[in-house]
Amino acid sequence: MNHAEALRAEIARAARTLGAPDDIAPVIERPRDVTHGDWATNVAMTLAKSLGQKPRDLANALLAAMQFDSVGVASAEVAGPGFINFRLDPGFLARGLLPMLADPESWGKLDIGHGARVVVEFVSANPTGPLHVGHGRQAALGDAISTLLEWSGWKVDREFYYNDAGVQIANLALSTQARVRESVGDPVEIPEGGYHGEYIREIAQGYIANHIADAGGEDLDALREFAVAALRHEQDLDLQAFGVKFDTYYLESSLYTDGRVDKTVEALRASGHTFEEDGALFLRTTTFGDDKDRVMKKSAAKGGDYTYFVPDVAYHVTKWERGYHRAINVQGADHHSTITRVRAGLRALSMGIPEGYPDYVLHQMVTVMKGGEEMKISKRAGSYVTVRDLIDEVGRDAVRFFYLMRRGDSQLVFDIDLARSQSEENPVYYVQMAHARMCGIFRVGEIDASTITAQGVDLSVLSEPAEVELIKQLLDFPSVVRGAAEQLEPHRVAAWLMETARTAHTWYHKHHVLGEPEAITQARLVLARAAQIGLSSGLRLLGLSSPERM
RNA sequence: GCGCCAGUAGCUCAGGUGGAUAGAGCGGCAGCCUUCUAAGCUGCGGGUCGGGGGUUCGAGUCCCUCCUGGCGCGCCA
Repeated sequence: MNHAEALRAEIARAARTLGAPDDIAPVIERPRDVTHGDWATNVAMTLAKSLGQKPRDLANALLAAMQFDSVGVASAEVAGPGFINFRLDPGFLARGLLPMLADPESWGKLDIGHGARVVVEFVSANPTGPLHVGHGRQAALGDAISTLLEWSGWKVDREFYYNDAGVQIANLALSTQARVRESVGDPVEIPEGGYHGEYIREIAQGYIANHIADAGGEDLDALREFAVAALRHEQDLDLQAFGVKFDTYYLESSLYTDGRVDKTVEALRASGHTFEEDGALFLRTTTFGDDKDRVMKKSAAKGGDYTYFVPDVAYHVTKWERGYHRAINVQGADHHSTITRVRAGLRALSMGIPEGYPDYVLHQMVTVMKGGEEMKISKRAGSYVTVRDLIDEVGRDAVRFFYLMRRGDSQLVFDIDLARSQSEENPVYYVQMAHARMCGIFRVGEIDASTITAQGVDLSVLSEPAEVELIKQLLDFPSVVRGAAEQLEPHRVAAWLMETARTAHTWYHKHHVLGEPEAITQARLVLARAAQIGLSSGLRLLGLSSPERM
């Protein structure tokens, strides 16, 4: 139990002696204004009505009923309409740092998942082109969400779903074929809905070099296979450059070859939730909250194919059957209409899959500005900025941080020129610099930071305001991780990092560690070590490096 | 027309699941390197939290409504 939980428990105990219900869960929070103390509670105001007392009177009674010593409270007072402000003993507060020094690796980790399995699906780009900046946002977001879940006790698998079947792949093969033929002098005929990017030309060259017998590009199967393999390889390189690793790759095509799509359609038919109209097969998704029923299988006149959401349903059945009773999909907001459809399909199957399965984390669109103009992202037209372009421009850490420092549901404008010109002013350097400075203390002092313990050190000398602020900030980390994991919002960790870096820089500037009286130096080395651990923990959680010098 | 997401300082955005006088970065201005990294620190200026109602001790946060922007609403994926 940390000091905040201990304080909350003591407030609850005192409140019960005054007649509060047994299940009372007092809220404590860090006041914005430091003159309001280290912690504040509004419990007297929330209880006032039910106990029939004035908030301030109740607050005073609570104070009288509380035992301060056991929870490290040095002083407390009633303020405003009925807040109770608590001031903690500095030494007591600082001792909260002990666990992180004893075990830096596990600091900030919790067990709310109890080892249950969860699959996080993200990126899932069609193998029809390199990864663009929108995929980059997903890669950063999905990877960070996965790590957050790991830190909070879940057994996480990162999964990439390859849409390697269907119309777009056929167009890819035809586009490649056109470029192959172009190279032997035939006129170029990029098909309707085909891909015009320069990379198709490169793939065509590769195909020609590897398929001497098919110089005319007649073998469409071979073309498709070659192009998909080449683009998957490209995407792998992009992800590698970004430092994202997947545990599983699931191929849409396998859903067809192993009969799962047909099986799913049969099951849906048997469920009674389908009907035929105009020669097409429909799923009655309106039964499950959709605003219109959706076609599952096109009419013969339109080709008789399944629409995209049928394999999607089959795919999510495999997630459930593979033992993932929690699934999270990270997708662009332009896919939000699929949510209702996929969930409707899963519920129509009556397999016991719950209503909210799978979870979706939608992120808003990324727009790219270059030279003051918006660049339209279009794989088909071949104009876009790739993830690798960004990494080459500003570096992996900066790109990741840039993606993660804002909430997923705000639109992101990626200004290429700005990212380049600000590469030295990017907030990520600010955070990493704070870490490097802590490392610098140990380097100059010729001290192995990992040997620092609080054994025999009087931490009560860490009483300067800048020190108390830094300690409190560091102690916040576990609850930030918890909130970020529960809400699937990695940007909270980024915000915590920037705030922690700020307090660390201020402390570093105001107070010297080395060369002070022995007792001061010893205590401050403990704090420097704690800040080093804290910053590198947050950076690690977001997939960023923690340089020891810059 | 319907659904989802947004609208907070000049710009880009934070504001745990209602709390006290709404914050940061960038940009602007003025200072700080003989001591652990100046990729830093300190100070100043900057606000109708899109508009209007409501809920309550208290609203940037919750409810209603309107305005603006983005994304969806295919027998496309």
